[in-house]
Amino acid sequence: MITKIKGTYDILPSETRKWQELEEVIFQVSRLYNFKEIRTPIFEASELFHRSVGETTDIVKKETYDFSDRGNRLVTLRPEGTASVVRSVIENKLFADPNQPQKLYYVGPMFRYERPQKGRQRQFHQFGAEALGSYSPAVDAEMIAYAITLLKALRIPKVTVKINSLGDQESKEAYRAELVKYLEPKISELCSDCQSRFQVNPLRVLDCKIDKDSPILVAAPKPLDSLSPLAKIHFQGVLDRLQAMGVDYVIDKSLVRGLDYYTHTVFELEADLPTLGAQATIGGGGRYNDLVKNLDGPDYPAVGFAFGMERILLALDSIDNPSKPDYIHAFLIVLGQRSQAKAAEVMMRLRHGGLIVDTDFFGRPLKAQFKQAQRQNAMYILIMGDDEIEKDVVNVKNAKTGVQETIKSADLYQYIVQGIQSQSHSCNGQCESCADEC
RNA sequence: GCGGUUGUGGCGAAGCUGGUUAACGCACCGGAUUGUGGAUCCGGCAUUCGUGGGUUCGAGCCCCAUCAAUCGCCCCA
Repeated sequence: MITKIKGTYDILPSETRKWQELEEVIFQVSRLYNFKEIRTPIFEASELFHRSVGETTDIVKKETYDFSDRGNRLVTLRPEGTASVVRSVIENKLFADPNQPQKLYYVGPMFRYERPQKGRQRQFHQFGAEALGSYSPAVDAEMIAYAITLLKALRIPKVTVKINSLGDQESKEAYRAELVKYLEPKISELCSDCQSRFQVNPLRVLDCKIDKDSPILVAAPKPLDSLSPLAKIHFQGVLDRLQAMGVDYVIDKSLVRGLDYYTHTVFELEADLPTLGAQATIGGGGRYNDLVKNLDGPDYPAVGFAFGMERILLALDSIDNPSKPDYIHAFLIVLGQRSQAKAAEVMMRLRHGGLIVDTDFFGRPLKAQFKQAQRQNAMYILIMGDDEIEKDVVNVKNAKTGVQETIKSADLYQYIVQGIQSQSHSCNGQCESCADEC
């Protein structure tokens, strides 16, 4: 048996419904904030990710799916969405579009070669958004509000917005040097993970889980304390707007993100829910003012975020979200060979009229067909056998009430449509057609 | 890359210190009820215990290897 590749999984028909519902909410909230969808390729030149995400990051160093195609091009399955969006913005000159800032979002699979665990697969899905073209702190706040609106729309509880600022490129570099200087003599007292972090990305030492409360880290200089005056003003501007928008947040002085391109505002969205396992962070993002320039574009600032869709879905498992029961309008029970053709004709007519109709394809006994109808949650059960064919009628049974009537073929469609409409007021919002109307 | 746990039918699972017909439940299929479902009863449904090798008179149970799943670390969404 050929099985799926490690870290991938099938989204089966029993689960696609909740994916579609999630995507639906994403589309709606994005519309509210007037973000437009962008769809970029799933693989790009390897260099794009090396230069954007950062050579030293784990994502690029050991988690990309790299290969060379038959034309010997070095390509990489995208590990995140921002790089592709930026590439596209530069290549298609969206920075020159009169519509600014460019407000874009994307939904799709990403690939990282990691050890799979709860809330982490090798092929996973992200919803992300980027607002490009403005330096204004209002855009930072807009992005966070957008993210929060989405989580509210999904009714995900216990969400915390953690926010911090790394400052502009100069503040960032100055701070880094300061931190290294501070940590250098003390690093041997920290855990082994910290010691290797110190070598690779010293900022990450700050949010070590083990030494979190160690006096060394508590007393360590924080990025926030070495912001330039302008960076300070920017950060305060973001906070003021968040407050005005009614978005609660927590300043986390140790919040540092793993991608190299962030400047100024960085934020994470955490949900404290048991179903998420060890992955409390369901989304994160920040400002990246220099990335477009670094990828050979113009001086063009941007802010973005990304959510792990699997993680959102896991979070959703913590609340009982009554998913609407699946149903069909009618199930057609066919008895006897002679009825087949006529049944097919009837079924097509109903479908052309917009009814959801299914039938038996195995010539099963009557009882089994009834069971099948019930399993499909059919509102009406239509019975067609030789008797009915002869009289040009169909026996129509209301699955709920059990009432059965003999209806002339010509009147069948009308009969069912009327029945569905009258039913929709007594179902307590149970059926989907009713829920849709409300 | 590192560590823990697990691997028996479509699913959930029993399986005693290894002893020879691999329980049980759900689902599914057929029948009782030649054309009227959801209840009941009867019957069917694993030549085999992830895979390979070893120990043994004998292995689902022990040993080794391997693969897979899963959870955690690192990192990230």
